Amino acid sequence: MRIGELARRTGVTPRALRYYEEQGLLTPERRPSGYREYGDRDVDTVHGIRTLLAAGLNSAVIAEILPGLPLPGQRRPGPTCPELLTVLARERARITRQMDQLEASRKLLDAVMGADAPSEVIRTPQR
Amino acid sequence: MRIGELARRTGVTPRALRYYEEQGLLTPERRPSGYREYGDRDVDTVHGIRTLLAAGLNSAVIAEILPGLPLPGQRRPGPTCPELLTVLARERARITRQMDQLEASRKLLDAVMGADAPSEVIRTPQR
DNA sequence: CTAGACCTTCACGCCGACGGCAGAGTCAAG
DNA sequence: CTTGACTCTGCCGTCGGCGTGAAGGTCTAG
Repeated sequence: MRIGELARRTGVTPRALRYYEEQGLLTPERRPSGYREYGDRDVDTVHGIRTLLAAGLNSAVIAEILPGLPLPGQRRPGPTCPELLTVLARERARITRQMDQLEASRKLLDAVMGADAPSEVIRTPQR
Repeated sequence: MRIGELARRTGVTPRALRYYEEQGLLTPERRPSGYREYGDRDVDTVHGIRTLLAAGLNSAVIAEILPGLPLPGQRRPGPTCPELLTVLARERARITRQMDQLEASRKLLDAVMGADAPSEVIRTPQR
């Protein structure tokens, strides 16, 4: 499929898809005309990219871990590189911290919304 | 206290504290010399600001909800304005969505790390 | 009185994930 | 063969939360 259809099927703009390619996240074929030609699995890949981006991973990190992306119905070996494992673990920890932050923030909002009893200021280990 | 001490006590740079004032999040007194003079409660306020910033709220929104910030040992009435409640609810929903995103992303990372069984690509309702 | 730590106000720089536009080529239908 | 939808490659713009000087006042210990 061409870039427009992939855009429709993923809800991602063509501009963003070209950007992902520029960052090495997608490597579509090229027609003689220069048009990009995507495969069906790219739909899943794009969804994976978006999920990871939404979690605050930058494109460089995503590019590293994308080869290990579990695509449906595909058996894969464990993670290849040990330093990749380090990156993965670090990002995982970051995500967990971020979730704690979010929970603290939500509690704070709840306290502002239903302010009846005086509550302690939520103090997160800021970094 | 002056800006340096507040910076030390909060772990936030003076530059950031001035920025918060510029955004209307802090309104310290001024000495005749022009030096900013902060109160003890500003320490808690700054922690609140950081918690909310870390959750993705922008300074404009924080400025709106800061007056309702529950400071320790202070009894407060319910939320003042109905449109403020709308903002709060929207941000709260955003945070919850974000937490779901993070969980999905973490699962994806786990799948990449311990890739033994073929797993479905996590598909989050991207927006 | 002086040094050095601290403070002030500009004002430009940065980063990352795109948006938007220009100018030109491509493709399929009628 | 034309038309209109689609695509290409540049390249500059944006936004938010600061970082980083620069050029100059202030404060306090010795």
